[in-house]
Amino acid sequence: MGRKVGSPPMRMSRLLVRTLREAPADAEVVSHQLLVRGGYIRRLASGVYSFLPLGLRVLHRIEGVIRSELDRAGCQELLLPALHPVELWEQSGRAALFGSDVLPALTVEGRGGTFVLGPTHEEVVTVTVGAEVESYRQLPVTVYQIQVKFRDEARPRFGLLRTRELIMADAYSFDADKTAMQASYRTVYDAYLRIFERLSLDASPVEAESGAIGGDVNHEFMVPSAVGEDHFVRCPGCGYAANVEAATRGGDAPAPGPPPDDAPPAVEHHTPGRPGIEDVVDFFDDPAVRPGDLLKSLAVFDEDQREVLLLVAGDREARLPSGWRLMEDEDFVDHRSLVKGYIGPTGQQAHGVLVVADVGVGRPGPWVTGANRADHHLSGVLLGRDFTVDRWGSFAQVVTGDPCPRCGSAVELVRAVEAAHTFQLGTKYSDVMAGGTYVTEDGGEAAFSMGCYGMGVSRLLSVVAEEHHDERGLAWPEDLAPYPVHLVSLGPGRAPEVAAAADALYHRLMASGVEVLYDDRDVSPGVKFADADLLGMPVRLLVGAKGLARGVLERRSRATGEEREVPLDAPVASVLAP
RNA sequence: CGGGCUGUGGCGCAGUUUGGUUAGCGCGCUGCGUUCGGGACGCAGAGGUCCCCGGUUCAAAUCCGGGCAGCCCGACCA
Repeated sequence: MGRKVGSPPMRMSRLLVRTLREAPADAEVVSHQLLVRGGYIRRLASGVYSFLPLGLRVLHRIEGVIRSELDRAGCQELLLPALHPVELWEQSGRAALFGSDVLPALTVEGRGGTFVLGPTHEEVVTVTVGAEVESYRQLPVTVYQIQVKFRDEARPRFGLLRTRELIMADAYSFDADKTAMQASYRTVYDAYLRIFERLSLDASPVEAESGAIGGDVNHEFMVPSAVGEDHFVRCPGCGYAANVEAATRGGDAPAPGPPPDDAPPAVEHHTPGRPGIEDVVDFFDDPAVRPGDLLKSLAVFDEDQREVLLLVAGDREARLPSGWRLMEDEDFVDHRSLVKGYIGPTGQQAHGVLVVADVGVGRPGPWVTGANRADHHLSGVLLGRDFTVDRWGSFAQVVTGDPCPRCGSAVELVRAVEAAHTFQLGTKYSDVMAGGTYVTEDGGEAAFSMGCYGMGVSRLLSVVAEEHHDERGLAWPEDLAPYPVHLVSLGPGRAPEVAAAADALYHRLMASGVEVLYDDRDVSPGVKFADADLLGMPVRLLVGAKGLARGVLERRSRATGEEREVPLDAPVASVLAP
């Protein structure tokens, strides 16, 4: 039975809910459609939703699970402001990212200056907790809050899955050093795993990129789902799991060997207006020239700002290691050997460009490449004769069947929703924010070693709905349902004895502390059945004239459809028992 | 930010191509009656700036121009 939350038991004749027979046209995914049809949520603007009483109760259930596990893990709940003075963000340097894709924050002008509608809370928590913690004796400490966050999402979608205003449970750990921080990280990580288990979600922790938050080690908690916007790589052999953005593939650096002596020389072709892989394949119009026979040549800077030409087979998406960036148009001006749209590896080393290739390029060829001359490509290009590779690595996005970097087994690609993300921050924020230091045991000063942890509560509501429904409607897990029991009276208006029996049962359930949604409305049976199925409480208790004549009620499980009769005067425990 | 589609009572839609009485239909809502163990039926009713602004015209939901909003695809994503 779920923890007690918010509102008292409820008669449906009074509940603020209206079920819809049809879903609004803007609802694309099932969870969104059902949550709107069931009167759980309503849209106010794009990516901005109201939670009606039923929706809020589910939200509170999820929060209850999160609170109990974080509390158990020794975390302390607090509540930070959603409105942040912009100066804090200038201190961390992240204000420069506002308006960009990595940190699309919203700001508001007030009397006190510019405020940021908090998209995340590293800055605020560092100065807030830092001001209270002055000594190593007070460490470690982990705090958390459940609060609204604001993000100016480029494209909100799928109901609560991607919104501009969202509810998040975010935690922050403060430790004396990296080792202690890693222990705190593990504690929250384990708590997260227990939370997902209690939410009946199959979440996998995966290695990920850290994005705008920063830090070295981080994990995303991915819930496999058809409506997911992310993909992660999973190895059935050893358990390796990583976001495709961070995943690498295994296999040794290739040794392609010498090119064949008798191969014809490379041939140059005039290919005007065909900069893309598909364009060039169309040009050759030859079954022997497939995308995989082309070299995708990307001009990039590596983490040390060196000029690098990155080679990937044409049928693969490139994956840039973090810290690397693609050359922009203005960068090409300084690198005349790289002709945008017609780049090839031949002779690049002579121009001071390092040639780095994905292991998938480890065969002689023949390859089709750019000719480093506008509107021209080369065919019959051979590795070892026409170009050489300085360094091999994993630079292509991993796909199903690629070898695992740990054990070599074939990995699989899984579509998933990112439900949480945890980061080992180190001193990224404590180094620069006021109050980010404490006094050490030997009287010196050191910066906190921090971790941060975020879980999307409102997103989880959608994820749970997505994973727990059928064609008739929602089917909440017992711990998350707004009410564990849905009591339905059939025809109370025409059968006063039915109404009286249902009322009596309602009061008995309440007296036993059971939170019950009571459909006392005088509407036709079909409407009541349909609404009960749509709303999805785990247990439906039915009082009707038929059963009443024999002194029984009917108990039906929403998830399994199992139904059995129970004497009306049976004890509450046996009425509810499966 | 690029491409596409769509804006008509609370919800789902028709009508727009070819301008012309009072803008329709289903669901929902109100009242009365009948019915009612899987979204009942009849009768009567309420509810609309046809997204907004401007233009063309005797006449605009409909044609033209400009905005705005929503959704989808892509890019991006904590």
